[in-house]
Amino acid sequence: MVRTAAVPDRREAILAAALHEFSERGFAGTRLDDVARRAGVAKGTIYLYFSDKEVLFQDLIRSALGPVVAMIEAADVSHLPLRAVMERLSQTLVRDVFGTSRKNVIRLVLTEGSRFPKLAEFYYREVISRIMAAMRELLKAAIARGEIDHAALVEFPQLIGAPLVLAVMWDALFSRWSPLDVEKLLRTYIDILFARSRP
Amino acid sequence: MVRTAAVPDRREAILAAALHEFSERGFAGTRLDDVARRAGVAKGTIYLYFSDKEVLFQDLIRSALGPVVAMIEAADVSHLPLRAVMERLSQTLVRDVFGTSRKNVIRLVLTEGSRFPKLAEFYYREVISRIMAAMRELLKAAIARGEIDHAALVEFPQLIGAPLVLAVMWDALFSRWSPLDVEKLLRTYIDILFARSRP
Amino acid sequence: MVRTAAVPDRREAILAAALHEFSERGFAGTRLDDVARRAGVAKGTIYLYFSDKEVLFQDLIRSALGPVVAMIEAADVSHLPLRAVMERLSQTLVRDVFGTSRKNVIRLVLTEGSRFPKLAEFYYREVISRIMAAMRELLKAAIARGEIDHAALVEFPQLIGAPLVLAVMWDALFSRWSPLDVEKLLRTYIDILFARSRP
Amino acid sequence: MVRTAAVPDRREAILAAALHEFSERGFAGTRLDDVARRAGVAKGTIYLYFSDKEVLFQDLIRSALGPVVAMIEAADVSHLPLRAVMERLSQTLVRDVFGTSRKNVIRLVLTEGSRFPKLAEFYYREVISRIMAAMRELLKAAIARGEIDHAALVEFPQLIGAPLVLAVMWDALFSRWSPLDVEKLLRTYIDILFARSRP
DNA sequence: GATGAATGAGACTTCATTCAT
DNA sequence: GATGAATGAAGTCTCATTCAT
Repeated sequence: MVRTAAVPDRREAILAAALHEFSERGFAGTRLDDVARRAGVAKGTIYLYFSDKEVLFQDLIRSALGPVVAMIEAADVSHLPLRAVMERLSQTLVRDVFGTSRKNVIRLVLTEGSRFPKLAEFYYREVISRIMAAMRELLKAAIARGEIDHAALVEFPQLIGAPLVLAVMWDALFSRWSPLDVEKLLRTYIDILFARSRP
Repeated sequence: MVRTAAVPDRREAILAAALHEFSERGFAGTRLDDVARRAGVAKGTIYLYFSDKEVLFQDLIRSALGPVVAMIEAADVSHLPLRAVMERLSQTLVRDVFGTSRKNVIRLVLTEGSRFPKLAEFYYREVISRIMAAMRELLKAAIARGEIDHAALVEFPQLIGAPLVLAVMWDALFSRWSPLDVEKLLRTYIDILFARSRP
Repeated sequence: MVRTAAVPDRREAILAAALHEFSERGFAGTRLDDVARRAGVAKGTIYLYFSDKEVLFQDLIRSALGPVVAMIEAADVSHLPLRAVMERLSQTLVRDVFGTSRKNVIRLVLTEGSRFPKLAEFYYREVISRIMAAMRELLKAAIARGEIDHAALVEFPQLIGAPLVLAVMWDALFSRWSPLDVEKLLRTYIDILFARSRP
Repeated sequence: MVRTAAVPDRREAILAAALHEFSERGFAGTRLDDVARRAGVAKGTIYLYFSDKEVLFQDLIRSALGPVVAMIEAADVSHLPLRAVMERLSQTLVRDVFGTSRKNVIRLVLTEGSRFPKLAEFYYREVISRIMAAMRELLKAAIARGEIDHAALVEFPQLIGAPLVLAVMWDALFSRWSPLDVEKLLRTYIDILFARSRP
């Protein structure tokens, strides 16, 4: 009795089209007309699913980030060595973020976030601060175990994510002239972090 | 030789106002009305100095980045140890970029660059690719001298700039909830890069 | 002979809902969506009974005014003293018009009539002109009988209805700050009309 | 040095055009496009003078009613016989209201007032309640002087205005089929009110 | 040069109407 | 008959750009 497959999911189509357009032109630069055309629906149809342009934008971000948040909540990595955690995370990012349009969602948060304080706050509270806290604990444990040397990282867990931000922005801006092998970049970074200092 | 000092420099005032507004609202979200008001000139006056909104935006970026490019061209750092170069660069960035509104110019390049291919190309050609090339040479020399261990960095000189990108974006998005000590962040990063591995 | 009692009368429900919404927001300001919701039917259902919004509006007015027209046609008041006629009419108005939502129908005719020439014409032809003509005859007879003094009223039978129009508009506009006792108002007016002048 | 005559007064032109359109189609039914065309300005120009459609509407009413309010404030009629006051008022109404487009402003207040509670309140507070209070005093004095008989009018000073409301609405709705001699109507009404009863 | 009132293309949004289910 | 998702014309409002002063 599968039947809903016949009904094209308008909401998903609109979200996909919106991601495309917002990624290409930013929030203010995107015309809902174009979103509608790309989604194959009429302009008015968008308003059946999203009360206005801003809600469309924010719902888009949230629906794309939801799984990420859930994944983070679910993952219990406290028993793993930090390097294993980072390698696993790195693989996930490369496969499930950089290999997909989710990359653009992250970029939208970076490029538009400051114009949507609510969104930035949500993102900070639900994603960033949790990851930072978890990372801090992992770093402390790894340092205690002698797995990694740089004690100061505990103060700047953001540094762990720096190459990811770099990669997202580079990809959008300069990959045309100088493509980036993100996987290798991340591997290189991990190697640097885990180099063992001389006593 | 007193000449234009009496006439306040309209062009500069407009550029400063434009930087403020573009930083706060992005390119598409900025109203020239607001730029004019902030600059203390009439709306039409903007068009005496810039042929349209896009030219204003691009001129703004170029005029703010010009000195940086010049500085890069002028600096002969090939004889210095890499660590000294990076510490000096780090200081400059903290003082002359993060301490000033130039920070916002960099952020604008990051957030709006992909909507202005011409600008991105200019920026890549004039700034990024040069810095990357210079950095590559510095890295090679430093590795040859045994100053630094991570040979793979030669392939990813971008990694040197990763914390800067992180800092610029973090500052705009999350500093409200979690301010960032950029100077210390960069120092920590340099320490990590220059840790000497065990043989 | 139970038949349609089980099926709630959609048409009536829609008309009732339409009266409510049109009264509150006027013709142009009313959304058929709201009419449908209030009537407890789907939006499309309205179109099964009324070919478009304008027809709905006009049918509403006609169906509410029909009984009034019929009542007027039926009433044979030619043998009654004018004062009795007016007192009876006054009672009817207070009870069957001001006490009910029919009051709003009259108001709609007054407020929207000029935008619907067809409606205004119908209303003038079927209701107003007949009442005016009948009233003229009653006035003539009353004057001939010495029941009332003001011969000039024959030329302006509209004046008889003036307090009604006043009351309908006042009720809608100002009753919040200053409610109107319509029954007493009409009684007062009748007293004024029937005061007997000194010879 | 008269010079401003050369500058066409846009604001006035827009108000005049707005009055025309609002009178013909009501608030919701009026298109600002049509107002602009009739005023001979571009659509955007309206927004230089009025922040939105509603403000345009309310400013229109207020600017047209302002003189009326001022006139009411200025008039000292307490020493005059009521009949003289009413005759004078009647003349003013016929000449300055019915003979002009101000008639339409009054009609707009009557037909749209209930959709603009703020406007209705303003109108009630500034115009209606003052006239009612003044009229009440005049009636009391006239009754005390034996100038008029109907003591109950003190309770319903609105009745004095009833023929005016009637005339405004009749004019808009039925004058095409049955024009109304407003001056004579008002004179007739005054005659009725001032008929002296038998003791 | 400088102004800012005016313009009008174009964006967002609403809602009467249709039609496949 | 009944539904309500979908449509798209049309309306309000914004803002980059122009130009007479």
